[in-house]
Amino acid sequence: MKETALCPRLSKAMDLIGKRWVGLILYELLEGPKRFNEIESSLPISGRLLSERLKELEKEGLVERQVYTEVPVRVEYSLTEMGLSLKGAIDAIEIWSKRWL
Amino acid sequence: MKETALCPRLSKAMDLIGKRWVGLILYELLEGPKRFNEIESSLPISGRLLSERLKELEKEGLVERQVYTEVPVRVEYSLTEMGLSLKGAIDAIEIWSKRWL
DNA sequence: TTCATAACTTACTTTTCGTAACTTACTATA
DNA sequence: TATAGTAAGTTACGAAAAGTAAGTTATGAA
Repeated sequence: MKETALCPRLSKAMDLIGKRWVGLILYELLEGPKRFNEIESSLPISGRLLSERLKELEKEGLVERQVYTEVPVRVEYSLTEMGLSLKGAIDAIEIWSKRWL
Repeated sequence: MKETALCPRLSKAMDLIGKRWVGLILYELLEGPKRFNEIESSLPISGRLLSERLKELEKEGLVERQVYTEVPVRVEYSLTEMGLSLKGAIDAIEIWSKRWL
C-alpha cells in the first residue's frame, strides 16, 4: 500500500460503500427497517456475508440493530441518520442505472 | 447465487461501482483525462489492479482509452458520457464523506 | 421427544487482491 | 555497440475475502 495525497474521508467513504453488497444492503434499508431474513431473501447474498456486513455497518454507525425477544427472536436493522443521508448517492446510482444499463 | 426480485440494472450498477477502487478511479477521471501512471500514483492501487479495472471500465463503456505513439508511449484514459454521468453519484458520496467521516 | 423458526456461526473451497519482479518498444547516452 | 531510462503494462505467487453448505442456540408447539 502506497502513500497518497488522496482525501482520507473520501477514501474511507469509497471503502465503505464500495465494499461488495453494501450499496444493495443500504438500498434495501432505505425502504425502512428490515429483518435479517428479509434482507437475505431480497438479495443474492449469503447469511455469512450479510451478518459480516451488517456488523461493519453497525460499527461504522450507518445501521442500527434492534432485538425483539419474541419467539423465535426477531432482529430488525434500520438506518441511522448517517446511513439515511446516503440516500442521495444511492438514488443517483439508481437513476444512472436506469438511464445507462 | 440465489434468484432475486432485485432490479438487474441497479444490481449491475452496484456491481460496477461497488467494485474495489472503481469509485476512486472514476473520481480521478472526473478531473479530466489522465495517464496510467498519473492514476496509479494518485491512488494506493497497484498497476496490476489498475490495469484490470481500466479494462473492465472500458469494456463497460464508462472509460475511453487513447494511445499516443510518442516515445515512450503515452496512454490517456478519460470518461465517456456514460462515465461522466456518474458525477452526481460520486459528488454525493464526497459530500457525505465530508459531513460524516 | 421431535419439529419448527430466526438469526447467526463454522468449516471448507474458490476467487480476488497485494506485492514485486519482469517485459516490450524505442531513444538517448557513453 | 552496449547500457540505461521511461511508460505502460503483465506474470507469478502467497494472503485475504467471498461463496456454499451444514451446524448451532433458544424457545415453544405438536
